[in-house]
Amino acid sequence: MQSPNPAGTAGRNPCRSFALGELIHAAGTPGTAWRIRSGAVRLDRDGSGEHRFAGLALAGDILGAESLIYGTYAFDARALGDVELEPWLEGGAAPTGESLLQILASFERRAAETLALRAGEAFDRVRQLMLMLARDRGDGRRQVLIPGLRDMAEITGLTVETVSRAMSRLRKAGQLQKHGRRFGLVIAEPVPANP
Amino acid sequence: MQSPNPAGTAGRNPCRSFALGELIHAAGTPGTAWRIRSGAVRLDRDGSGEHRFAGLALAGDILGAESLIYGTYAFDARALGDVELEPWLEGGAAPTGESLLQILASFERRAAETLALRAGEAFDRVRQLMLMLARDRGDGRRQVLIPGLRDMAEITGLTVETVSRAMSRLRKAGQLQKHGRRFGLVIAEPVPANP
DNA sequence: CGCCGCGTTGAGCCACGTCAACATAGGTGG
DNA sequence: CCACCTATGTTGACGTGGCTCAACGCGGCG
Repeated sequence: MQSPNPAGTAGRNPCRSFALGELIHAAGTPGTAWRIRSGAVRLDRDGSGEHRFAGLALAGDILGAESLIYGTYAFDARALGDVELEPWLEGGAAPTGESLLQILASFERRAAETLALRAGEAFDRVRQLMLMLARDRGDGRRQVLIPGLRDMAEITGLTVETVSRAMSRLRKAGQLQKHGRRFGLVIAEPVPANP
Repeated sequence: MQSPNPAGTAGRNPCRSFALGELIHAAGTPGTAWRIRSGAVRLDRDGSGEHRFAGLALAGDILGAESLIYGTYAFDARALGDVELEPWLEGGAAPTGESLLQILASFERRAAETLALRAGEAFDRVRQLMLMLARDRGDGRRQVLIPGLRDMAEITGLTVETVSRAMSRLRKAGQLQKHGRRFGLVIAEPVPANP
């Protein structure tokens, strides 16, 4: 059930890729930091049986920065779609202050966005999550790999049923077109109108 | 309405202190980074009229780290109680990678906690917020400076009325004793039982 | 085949949002 | 000092959005 290219330690291409639902790393296990090349990752606190959603990491974000101090990961990380990782700081060189500050700033923004997914009406929350997970194609539209409803429910703080109903509404409203079971096309604008 | 000791640039004591409700800094304005000595700070996105809760910073956290790259703050910061700040990196020296990683790790944890304040039943959310804001006294009890209901509502994603009712329940349940209008004593354990 | 996990949809209920009335504290000017 | 105002907190009544419970379809897999 692990990655098809196990850590890719063969020297040439140290990147790793994961499919929807795969565990990228577990809290408490040793490892290093990665940059997300593409895809979305769900972070969870407390690997012991019970898992509580603790954050979202998207393309460009750094995964497991805390391992650079403590040596082990603080969160479970699970792929919410097709995820590609590349090692952060390949040479083992210490990260520069500049780059770390960039990480910190982007992390602050990401945390604020994630927080926003848990306030307001259910429909808007799910819609916003879709927009966050979507990646831009050329033509102004955006493509999503739709995660499991259970994941979406835990991220938004809703129930599976409510998320399902919101997804149905999105489809009926023409804001989301499904192609196959998992793929979708987001039609709505990335940013709602500014009053 | 600003701080009584304006930035304290007099050389000797560069610390700043703020009272409940005071604006510490506004998004977009220039400034530097601070460490929170004591108190709680609320971060908001988008200073233009409308403000949306974007995060919580507590004692020990760093405020405005993003200003070290961009020169300006990315968020509004407002005191949720009596807040004392000390400058971070006094000499203007660049922060070490080690310390930045510490910040990053603690920020991840804080973000996860803040997220947890927005899921579950209203009563538990408010209770949890009280526990986060409380500072330990010697005797196992904890003391809180209770922020405005409006702040608490925006942090937890509830309404003012619901927060008020939850606070009443906390009082009736003996989990919170009020001394005066703003001060409270938290009786409950800092950590709920672990099944 | 049967089983299981997942998504969907419906029915009913309840916690929370909404609206409203009122109490209290603090501020400001007389 | 009081009169007045505003911001803030409290409580009640009521409506509703989302949770709960349940049933069912579907696809994957042994």
